[in-house]
Amino acid sequence: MPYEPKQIEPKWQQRWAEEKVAEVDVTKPGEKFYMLNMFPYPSGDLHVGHGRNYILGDAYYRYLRMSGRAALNPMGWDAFGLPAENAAIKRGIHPRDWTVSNIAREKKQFEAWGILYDWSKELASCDPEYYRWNQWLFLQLFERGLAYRGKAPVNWCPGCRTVLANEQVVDGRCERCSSEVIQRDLEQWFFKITDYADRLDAGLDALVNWPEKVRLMQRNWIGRSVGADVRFDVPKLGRSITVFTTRPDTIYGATFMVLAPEHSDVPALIADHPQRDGVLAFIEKVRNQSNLERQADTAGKEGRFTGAFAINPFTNEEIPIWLGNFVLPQYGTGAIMSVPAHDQRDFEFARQYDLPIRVVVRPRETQLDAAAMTEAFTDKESSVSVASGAITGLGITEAIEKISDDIEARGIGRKMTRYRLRDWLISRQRYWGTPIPIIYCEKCGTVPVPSVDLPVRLPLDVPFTGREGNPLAKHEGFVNVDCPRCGGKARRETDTMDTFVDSSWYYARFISARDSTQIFDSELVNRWLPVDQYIGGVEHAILHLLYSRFICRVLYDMKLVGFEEPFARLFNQGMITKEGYRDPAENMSWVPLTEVETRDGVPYRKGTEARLIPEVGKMSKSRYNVVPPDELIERFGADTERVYTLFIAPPEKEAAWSDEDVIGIYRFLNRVWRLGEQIGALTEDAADPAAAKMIRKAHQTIAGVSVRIEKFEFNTSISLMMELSNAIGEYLGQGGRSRSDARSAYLPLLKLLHPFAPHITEEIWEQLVGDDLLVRSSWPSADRELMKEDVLTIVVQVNGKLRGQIEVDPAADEPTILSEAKGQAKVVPHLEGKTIVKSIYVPGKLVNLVVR
RNA sequence: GCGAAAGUGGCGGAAUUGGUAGACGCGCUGGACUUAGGAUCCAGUGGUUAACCCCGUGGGGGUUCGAGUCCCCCCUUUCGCACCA
Repeated sequence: MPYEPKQIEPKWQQRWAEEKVAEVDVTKPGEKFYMLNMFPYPSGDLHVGHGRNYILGDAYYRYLRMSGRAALNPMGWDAFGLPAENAAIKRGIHPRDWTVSNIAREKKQFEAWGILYDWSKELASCDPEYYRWNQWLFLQLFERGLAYRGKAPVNWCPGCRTVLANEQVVDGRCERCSSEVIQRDLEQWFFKITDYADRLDAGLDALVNWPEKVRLMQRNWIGRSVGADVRFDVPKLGRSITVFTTRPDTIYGATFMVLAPEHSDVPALIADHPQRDGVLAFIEKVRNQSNLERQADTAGKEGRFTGAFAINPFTNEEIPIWLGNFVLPQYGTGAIMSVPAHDQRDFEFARQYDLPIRVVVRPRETQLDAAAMTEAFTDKESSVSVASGAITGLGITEAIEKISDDIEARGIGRKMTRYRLRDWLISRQRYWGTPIPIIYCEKCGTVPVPSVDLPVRLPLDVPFTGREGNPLAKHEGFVNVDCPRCGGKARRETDTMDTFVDSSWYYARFISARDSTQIFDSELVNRWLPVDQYIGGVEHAILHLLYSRFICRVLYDMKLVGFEEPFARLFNQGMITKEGYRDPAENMSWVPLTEVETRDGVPYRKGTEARLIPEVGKMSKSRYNVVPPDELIERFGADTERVYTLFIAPPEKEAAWSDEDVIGIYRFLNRVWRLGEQIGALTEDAADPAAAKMIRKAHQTIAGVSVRIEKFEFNTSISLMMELSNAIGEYLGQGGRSRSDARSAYLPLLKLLHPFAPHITEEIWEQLVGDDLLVRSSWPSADRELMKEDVLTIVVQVNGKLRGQIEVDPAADEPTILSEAKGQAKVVPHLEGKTIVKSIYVPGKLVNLVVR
């Protein structure tokens, strides 16, 4: 019988679903393993690039199960968001209907891939039973002072009279109507994540099972810097201006001060400036710059002298106060002391406006060198303060310590730690999201919705035009309410929450997804969490993971959970790219191999004259390079897609999809299938010495795959299994007939292969063993004795040149030479243990043996 | 500019602690079986060569009996941050 994936795959998918093999009773005590793929946004069709994430998660899940671990693998839907609303505007479908049908399609796709989830715990963030707890969580943060209202700029389209998300702004214009987008300040809701900046930063140290890259990105995002706030007296104002610096030890070199043009003291400073209008024009220019251009051209530093002076508290000199476009209003105090000798930006600014430069740090050893003077000496080991009063001669670390103490002792400032991280703006002027449970009363002000009134339901009967703001705001029944406190007239908050709020705690909800009495069951959550293995793309390296870590700490402070880190171990899979062809005239998605012709090395689509220009990139409809899984599954089966996806490259790396390479995996699975048929037909049962090599390979493969799968080294695991199938094929091809020997190599292969190709292995297993592989069998273990080589072949090299080979019996305590190399070689064990390296003496000199 | 990762055949990619570089797969070449094959099987496939030798892991130095792997300098690519004081 030929291998026909179309016959066997639905059969097994159905059986797994009927028997609910992935369902886990979380109340059952004992060992646990919680693995989780980041839940998807249901945008519609999934392509093979999306598949990588779920396939590798499923492979790992099946491996865990077979090795006897109680693994929980739930799935849900990050179902609120902008695309649903866009679909409503463009195609007249209600966001809910669009979302629900996408969920159904994607669920079907998961099934077709053979992916096992515990669907009894399925959740969707757009479900009122889910978002009521989202609202409850908001109220908890509000009560704790962690949710507050403040002004923040939004992208405003004057044409559509609505707020735009950043991705809807293209080159400063509205994506839809091309009006120029302006910044407008709105009252919005924030979560005070900055209160947790220090803990979020410190917690990164413990996340040793996260990719180093992600930890670093988070660290940079939080941007912790330790330094000091220092007050500089400004005689003209009759008070002081505070600056933040990480290098208070360089204060003797602070020869001027620079303020952000937005700084609140600026109007007073320039009140009597002779060219006041010019300065105001400059301020206006920088303010407008801050939107787009400030990012585009970081080249030019520009500034204006305010005409005012500050007193350097350590030199007692008057230093000029400038305005500068490079000083950011949001960071620190919006004011800096400039030390041009030791800061690149200050240096450039000083050069441009001819301001004094004074060296106050220099290398301990070197003579003062004019060229080196302008360098920032930051090497804590070798640099020393000079011309700096009491700290002269101290190394940087000691100097910072001493001067900071002096600053505090003199009462002119204090040690300070600041962060780049800003508070989390959670307000969205959008319909398709969790309504913020707040009511504004004319008498009582801002009133939280009592938790008994939750959920605040999102009304479904709203029109979608894409204009005139948030549709929710025009829904009278939603907006007009009675104040829960005084019963008087009030109106509802119409902003909805950022969907990152939904995803910041969903991992805990899975444990008691049907509980309508509480956000989650703390006792069970404390048993199952943190998530033991979290899997998802790097695009969530910062926001989703940082917000989840933040909310987890809030839940910890509320004593709802007993841990501060939600994800113990994190894996980021790489993206799948493919050659695509930019050809807007053609409306094609994936061009199957059979329909492509090559003329002069340029691919053409059959039957057209259009020239197709290859370009490798992310799969997208606009690039016409999307590989839909159904065509692939139709032709080769889901197992082929699964194995290919895992074989293509190390899973953390970006990988280029190749239609041609898929065939190799299909051949491999066909070969495995045929081997099963051949082995099923064998009748001799006696052990066969000729099988030794195959048996050895089998045990080496078991050992190898077991180690690699734990490290997510799926591509090399598959290579090993291919080698084993080749060895079995070789044994049979050379006349091997021992049924028991062949089975003892082949059955472990099926087990090892099951996480990767579950359908075919189940089918063969059923035919050969008459049992269910996933449910009834266990992960194989290797026999060390059977892995040993009979004879080691030793290659003799002298000075890197091949000099011959000898064979050695490794079973002997002292390796015995079985056949001699060229010349008289003598084996001398050189390195102990399992090492394969030995040295030998060739007459006259010591050489090395390399053992294979 | 700063930070991080990576450069290995025609291609995707392998190489415990430094130990025969190129596993495995694609593609390609030759052969077998076939009406035929893009099915299957066998053999080959880094460069050079009839073969041996020799040369080969981005470039240049170094350490070592021995370097893809360790050290120094340079080049390139990708990703992240982008004036964070």
